[in-house]
Amino acid sequence: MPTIRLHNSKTRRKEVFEPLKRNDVRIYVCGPTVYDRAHLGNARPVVVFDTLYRLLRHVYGADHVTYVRNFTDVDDKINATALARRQAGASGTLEELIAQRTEETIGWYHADMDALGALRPTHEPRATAYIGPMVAMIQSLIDKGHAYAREGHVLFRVRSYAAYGALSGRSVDDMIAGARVEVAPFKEDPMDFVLWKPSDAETPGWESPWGRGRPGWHIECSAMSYELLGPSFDIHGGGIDLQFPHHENEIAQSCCAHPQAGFATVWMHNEMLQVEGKKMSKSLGNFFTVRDLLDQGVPGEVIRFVFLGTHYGKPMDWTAEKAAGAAGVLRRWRDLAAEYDISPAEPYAEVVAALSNDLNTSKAITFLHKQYNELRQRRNAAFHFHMSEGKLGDLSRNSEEVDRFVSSAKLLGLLEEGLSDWWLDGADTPTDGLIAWVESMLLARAEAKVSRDYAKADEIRARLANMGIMVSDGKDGQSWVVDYSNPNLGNWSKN
RNA sequence: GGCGGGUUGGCGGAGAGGUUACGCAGCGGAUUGCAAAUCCGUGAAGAUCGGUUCGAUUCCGAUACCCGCCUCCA
Repeated sequence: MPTIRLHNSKTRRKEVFEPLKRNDVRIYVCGPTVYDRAHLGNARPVVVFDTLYRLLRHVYGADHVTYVRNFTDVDDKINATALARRQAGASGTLEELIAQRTEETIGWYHADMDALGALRPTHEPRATAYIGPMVAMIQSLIDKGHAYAREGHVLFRVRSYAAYGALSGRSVDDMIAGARVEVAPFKEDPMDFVLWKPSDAETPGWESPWGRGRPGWHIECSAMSYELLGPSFDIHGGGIDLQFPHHENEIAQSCCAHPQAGFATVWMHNEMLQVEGKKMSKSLGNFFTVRDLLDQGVPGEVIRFVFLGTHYGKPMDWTAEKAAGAAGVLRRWRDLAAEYDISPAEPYAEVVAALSNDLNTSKAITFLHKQYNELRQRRNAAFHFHMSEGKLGDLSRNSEEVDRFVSSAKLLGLLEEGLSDWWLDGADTPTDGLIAWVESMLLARAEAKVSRDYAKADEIRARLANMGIMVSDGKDGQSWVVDYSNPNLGNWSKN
């Protein structure tokens, strides 16, 4: 069994990973607030921790890993959307409109993350289904003296937890000195944060010992991880921007509510995503969602490949150039794999080792590049050998190695069957009419070639290309693929 | 202002105190009527300054620049 080493944000060191229970490795990752489509930055932790999940499943067994990623479905932005819809004339109660919005967004999220080849987590709890446990945890914090109720709010008493700030390396006094936040008058201390807040008639709320209200953001993750993973578990992940205050507050809540337990042993944070060298923001005009890219024809697998090219602990830059390069590499890999009947195999030890070393995805991909080159050479040698022997296609001698190549790629979530359509001709298939027309054109071109009328042959190829039919000449004659994004494609029948 | 991350060849991006990273692009060649694809070969680096060392791109320090967090944005 390979030794997994992970960089622990809590200790700021790379440590050997030892699960608390070998037959149940437990990981929690902060999921999205479901108020809108996921933007590209949201996708990075999904891909990073999906890769970790795949590694853990490989090493400990698929049935021995529990992965929890929540949906935050109570949030003021969701409320605002629902309110706006009602004002625009939508029917239904506010609660129904909120439910509609969160349902819709969760559906989008699943579709978009599936496209990136991310496995669904073991549990995807929704915050609204865990209000009871949240209330119980808040009450427990009050009972222990770590929280206090004021004016319908419940606040966490930061000064009651000595280790507050340890994760993010800040002292409470420093934070107060640099604070730019307006301090609510009912706070005992400026750094105290909200566990529960009151709701008005326009806001969703639940009954509680402190009146009708809704939970603060941080308590959600503490309550859900406790319910699904217990008071102590192995890995807690999320974006580096969540380290403070969200994760710091989670630690304070969970460790004070369950002082005998350790909460998360390892904390992992992915660095941020940039676009063409700049932070993604609406004002810079470089803000886009995963769905935007997919709709532009950038396959999810290509997005994933670009993400995995940079170590998760480093800032990552998304560029169109990277995407184009990644698409080329993946197409070559798939071209090779397509020549064999692939069956499951043991991934390369080098790939497992690279991933085991703090998820060095870049190094794993490098190894796959090298293996690809070798496999390609062997494939060509075998191909030429068989050609010289006068028989075609028997490349089975190499298939075992190719199996390992593909299985290794799959450990990274690449070359999965469900993602394979893009590199062929998209999900669509040509209509019979189109096929017949293209075949007739190709016949005419073949005749032109035979009679050495190359000008005519080139003209036919150019006409087809203009319409999105890409023709190439090979040893076995002409072959063609359809570019469905070509706007002229529908005009073929007029020619 | 406080805390944290980064700076490697045209671009992207790793490992390792002394050995070719690797990929993409480029260039040369093969193949092809041409093109595409494919194949073979190939140049190019370590922000700046100083220190440790027989030797540093790799360790330490300083400087510069970039980025993030400190505002319920992953």
